Amino acid sequence: MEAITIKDIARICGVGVSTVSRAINDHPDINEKTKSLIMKTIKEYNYVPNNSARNLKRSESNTIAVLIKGITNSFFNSMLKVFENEIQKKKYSFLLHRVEEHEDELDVALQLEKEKRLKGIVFLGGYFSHSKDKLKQMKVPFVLSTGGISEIIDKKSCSYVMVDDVKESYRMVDYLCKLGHKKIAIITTPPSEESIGKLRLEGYKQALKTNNIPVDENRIRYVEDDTFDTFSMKYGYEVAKELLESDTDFTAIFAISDSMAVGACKAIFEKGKRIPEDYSIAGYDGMDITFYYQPSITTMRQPAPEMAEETIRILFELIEGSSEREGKIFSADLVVGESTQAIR
Amino acid sequence: MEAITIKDIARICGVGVSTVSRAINDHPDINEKTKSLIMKTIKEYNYVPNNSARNLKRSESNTIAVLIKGITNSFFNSMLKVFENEIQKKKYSFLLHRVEEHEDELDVALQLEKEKRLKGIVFLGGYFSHSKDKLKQMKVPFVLSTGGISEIIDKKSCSYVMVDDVKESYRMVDYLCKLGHKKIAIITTPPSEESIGKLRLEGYKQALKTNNIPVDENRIRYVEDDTFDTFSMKYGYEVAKELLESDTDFTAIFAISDSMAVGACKAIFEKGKRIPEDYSIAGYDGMDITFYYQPSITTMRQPAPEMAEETIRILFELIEGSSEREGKIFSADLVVGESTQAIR
DNA sequence: TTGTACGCGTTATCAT
DNA sequence: ATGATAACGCGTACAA
Repeated sequence: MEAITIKDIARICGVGVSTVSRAINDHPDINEKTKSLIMKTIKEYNYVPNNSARNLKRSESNTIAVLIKGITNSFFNSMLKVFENEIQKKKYSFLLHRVEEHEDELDVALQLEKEKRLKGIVFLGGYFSHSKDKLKQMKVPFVLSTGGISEIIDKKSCSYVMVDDVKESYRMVDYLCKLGHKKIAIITTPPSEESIGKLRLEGYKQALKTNNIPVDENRIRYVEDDTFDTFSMKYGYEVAKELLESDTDFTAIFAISDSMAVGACKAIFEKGKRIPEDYSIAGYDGMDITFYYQPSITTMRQPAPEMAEETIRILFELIEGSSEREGKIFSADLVVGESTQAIR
Repeated sequence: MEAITIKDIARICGVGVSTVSRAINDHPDINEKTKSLIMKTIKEYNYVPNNSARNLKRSESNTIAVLIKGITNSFFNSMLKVFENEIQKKKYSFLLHRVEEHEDELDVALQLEKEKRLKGIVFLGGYFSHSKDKLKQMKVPFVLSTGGISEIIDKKSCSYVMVDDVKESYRMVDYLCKLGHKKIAIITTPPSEESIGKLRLEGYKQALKTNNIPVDENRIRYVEDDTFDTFSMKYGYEVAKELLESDTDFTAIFAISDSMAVGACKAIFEKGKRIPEDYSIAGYDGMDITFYYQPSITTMRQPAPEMAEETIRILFELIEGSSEREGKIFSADLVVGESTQAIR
């Protein structure tokens, strides 16, 4: 039982292939009667056009792809929803493509561009560091959204929407300092990992410096290397536990992601300590859980929906011919929850 | 600047296209020297083969697709990780495809099957209810994984891995009853929605019946219709709030998802009530947050990794020629947390 | 070991 | 309004 093709349909209906093609693609130049006959046989025989052939022949599509690196988290989910809506609104179709951890997102993009004749690409998350040379190969407009851009890359070479991780991280730690905390621990991703963890750690260090607090390496705690989902609750929990069992003294923890913060909270509760009376906890990202956790967790809320909208706006500007590269840096909101309080 | 093709590479290298093709696809019959020359030029000119053309020409690939309906949640994420590993282990490649809420997953599968010459498909989640007729069109092996199968579908017509939502939901509610709870509220998805919410509600009703507790419609609370992510914390929170503000009496809440349970907890805390002293809360799914929440939440843990492994095992059995349809129903674990206690 | 030529399923151009 | 036919970029049987 071979797969049925456009030719079969044409033969069955006693028409030419081009007529069938016209029927499928809603071309104007076709008799209503023949069209409905064709559509009927298509249904009857369960004919499904082969997309590969279509893409091969078509010179362009109206597809926007969103490439997302690694595991989708709830933060990305809220952006995806916006992408989907906005793209649909513009009568484009939306293709979500996940790129595996070990793959090169740019290679994937290049391939997808050819395969699907994309109109535009959004790179969501990931720590985007690629050579300018390779970046030049990208012929379709693209926007980097969320997630730090490596300093290796000249920001001038592409469009982006992001928050300044160093600055916002600084703000959070500075806030903790202003509450009187002097012994602030940080839970972050492994130093080996090229990720926003680095940037957020940098902000932490700068904030301590501004507040004349020496950096104590013992208070910088890294998630173990080579683990899977370094931003997860699990590792926040484990690292915080270690921290509590060590003889390192601290009054506050800044976890570089909300998930880690949740894990840290649990570790503290298990020790019979209270939040924020015994320890203040701060997270980062602005995920829903910070509101629903008990106590609610102080966090830096990244304005995900606004960033997503801006991403699409810029992308379409690019698509519609603007040659202007455009970058926008959003500010995060410091959302004060019940998990932090002034010292004493 | 036109896209570069295999012909260009052939011309540049002064060889035939087939030689280039052989180089790309690691064919044995090729001189090492010509091969390395070709690979060098490919790099140099940044040639990227067009996948559409390849798929069109190829009669088969070694790709397994995982179709996931709607938004990825952390429950699916843990399964995806397993899928990815197992599929890689078998030297197949892994394609994750998200199908939009409004799309028909089967249509998408049919299309993808043709486009990518798939070897197998996993349908992850979603409430799978399709006519047998349509199911017959699927020529590649497929397995339904997680998520209830509609009773409309004869379970005999396809392979699946799932938990018995009615039964497990029953167990949870029965557990609450045995703790002495007689006024148990449930938070579930809208009745209009074809989802596992229905099955879990059914289990709830059966458990009450067994325990000689009449069903009080006031204690059945539905998430508002036409909302986006009905399983989310947000709606658990809102519905629980409504419930608390109504004059409906209850001592326990069974939320049909852990996320909803978390939201419900927050609503209770905001009213100044305690968990489990004032209200017992139970969730369903076994998501990480139930462990990290304070208090930890009683839940029915679905054995995600094991289910994922079994899914792949069955799929490959099918691929390797077994014509035996195979279904496996996993039992969930009742994980007792701090959020439930005996009445009085 | 290498090159030529055909066909995969579709759309677009050009006749009719 | 409709049909024949030439591409699209690639893999491969076959010939060399």
